[in-house]
Amino acid sequence: MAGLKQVQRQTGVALWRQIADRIREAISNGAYDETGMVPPETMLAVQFGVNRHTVRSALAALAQEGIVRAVQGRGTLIERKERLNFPITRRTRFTAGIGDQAREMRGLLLDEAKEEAGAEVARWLGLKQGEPVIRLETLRQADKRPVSRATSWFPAERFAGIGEAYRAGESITKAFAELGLPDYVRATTEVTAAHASAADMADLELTPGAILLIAKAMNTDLDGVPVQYSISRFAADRVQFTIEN
Amino acid sequence: MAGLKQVQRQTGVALWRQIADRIREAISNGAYDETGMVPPETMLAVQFGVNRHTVRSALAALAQEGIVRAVQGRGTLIERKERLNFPITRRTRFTAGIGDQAREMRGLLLDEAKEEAGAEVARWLGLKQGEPVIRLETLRQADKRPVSRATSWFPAERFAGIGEAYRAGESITKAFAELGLPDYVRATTEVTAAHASAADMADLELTPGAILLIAKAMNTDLDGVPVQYSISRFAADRVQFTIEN
DNA sequence: TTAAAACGTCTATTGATATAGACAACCATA
DNA sequence: TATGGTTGTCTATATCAATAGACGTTTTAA
Repeated sequence: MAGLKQVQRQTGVALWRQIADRIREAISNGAYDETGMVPPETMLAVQFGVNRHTVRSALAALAQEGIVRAVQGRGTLIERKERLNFPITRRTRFTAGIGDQAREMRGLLLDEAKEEAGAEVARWLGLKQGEPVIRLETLRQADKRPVSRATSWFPAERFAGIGEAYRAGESITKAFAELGLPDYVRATTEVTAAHASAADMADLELTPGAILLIAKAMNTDLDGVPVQYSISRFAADRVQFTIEN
Repeated sequence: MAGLKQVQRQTGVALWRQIADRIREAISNGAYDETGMVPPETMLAVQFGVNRHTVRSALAALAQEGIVRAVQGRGTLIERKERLNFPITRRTRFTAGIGDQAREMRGLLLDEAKEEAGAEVARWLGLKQGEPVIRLETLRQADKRPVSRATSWFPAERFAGIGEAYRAGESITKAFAELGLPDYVRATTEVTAAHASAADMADLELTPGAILLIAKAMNTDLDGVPVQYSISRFAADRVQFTIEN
C-alpha cells in the first residue's frame, strides 16, 4: 500500500489537524481495511515525519469524532461508518433514495415559517418577489445519524399546512401526497461544497472543519410547475451523490 | 480570556484562518456588494471580537488568494470572481460546458502512463483486473485559472496514443475524435467533497483548507461500451455543478 | 511467566499565534 | 491645505502548538 507521504506544513492549520485529515481520508479510502486498525503511533509519526505526540493529538481528534478508538496495549481500532449513496435522478426522493441503506429513516421539522419570497426563491418557484411562501427547516437522519439539514420553500397558497403534514409523515413525499400531490419530479439540482456554518455544525453533529455537500434543488409537479425549492446541506463524509444518465 | 468572542474558537485552526473563511463566505454571499469593499479592519476586529492584527492576518491571506486587495488610505477592495457553472448531463463535456463562461479554455497533460487496471478501474471500464489501461493526469484551466485536476483511465488497446491526441487538442472530446470516436455520452457521475491533498493544492493553486468537489465519472460510446473512467477534482470555490433532469 | 509491542502520562524547550499599544503613511474631501 | 479615516509597521507579552525524551500501564504472544 502506498505509504502516506510527509505532510507539508500549512500555516494557520495545526499539524495535528492536517494529520487527522490525512488519516481520516486514508481510513475512508480503505487503506487500513486489512487490519481494521490504524498503524501504531510510532509508525505514523515516522510516516508523516512528525513527533509521536503530534500523531496522538490527531488520533485523539479522530477518537472524538468517533472514527477510531484507542485501546491501550492493542492499538487504535477503526470504527467504520459507511457513506450513504444518494442518487440524484428525475425521481430523487430523500427517504426512498437512502431507505435501503439504513434501517431507520427520520425527517424532523425544526422550524416552519410563512414569509415573502425573496429574489432567489421567487425565481426558482416561478413566483413574483414578495408572494407568500412557506419555509420549512428540516433535519434528516439515517439510523439516528444526522445526514442532512435542509431549508425548503413551497408556494404558500397551494401547500398550506405542509409543515403539519411533514411533521406527521416525516417526509416531503408523504406531505405532498397528503396535500393532494401524489407525484412530483426533480427538475434541477445544483451541487456545491463549503465549510459548515456553526448552526449546521450543531444540527449535523459535525466537528470543526467539516465539509458540506450543498444541493440546491427544484421539484415540479408532473405539469412542470415548481412545487418546491430547497437548499440541502449534507455532511460530506457521510454521503455521496450519484448521477445516472 | 478577556472579551466576548464572536468567532467560535476551533482548536487546531488559527483564528486568522477562521476569520478569513468567514469573510470569504460573506463576500461570496454578496454581503459587501453595495460598497465593493470589506469593512475597515477596526470594524471587523470589533465584529469578530478579535484584535485588529488578527483581522489583518486574515485579510492578508485573502489578498494572497486574490479575493481582496488592500489599498492604504482607502480600504480593502473586493476582487470579484464568478463561480463557473458546470452542467452534468448525458452530454457532459468539460470544454464545451464551461466554454461560454470563459474566454480561454485549456487542458494540460501533466502525465501519461500505461498500467494494469486495478479493481476499481476495471469495474468501471468493464475490464478484467490487470488488463492494460492508459492513465492521463490532466489539469484544466479557464482563463489561466486552474479549475480542475483529473485522473482518467482509458482501455489501452482501443485508445492507444490518446495522450498525444490530448496534448495536441487539449480536450478529451477532440482526442476521442482524433482516435475515431466522434461522439460519446456521460453514463454515471458520482459527486463527493473532500479537503484538497497537497498535490492537488499545488496544481490547482489552492490555499490550505480548500475544498474539492470530486466527480467520479464514466463515459461510454453510443453502444454503451465504457470508454473512459475519470476522477476529477474541482476547486469548490470556483465551480458549481448543475444537474438538469 | 515474561517480554515485546502498543497506548498513556509527565516534564521541558522552542517557535508560531494572538493580544495590546503606538505611530507612520496614505487617501479622500471639506 | 488641513483633517479624519484607513492601511502599514513596529515593539512587547502571553498563550498555544510541536518537538524531545523518559517512563508507566495494558495487551498479546512466545
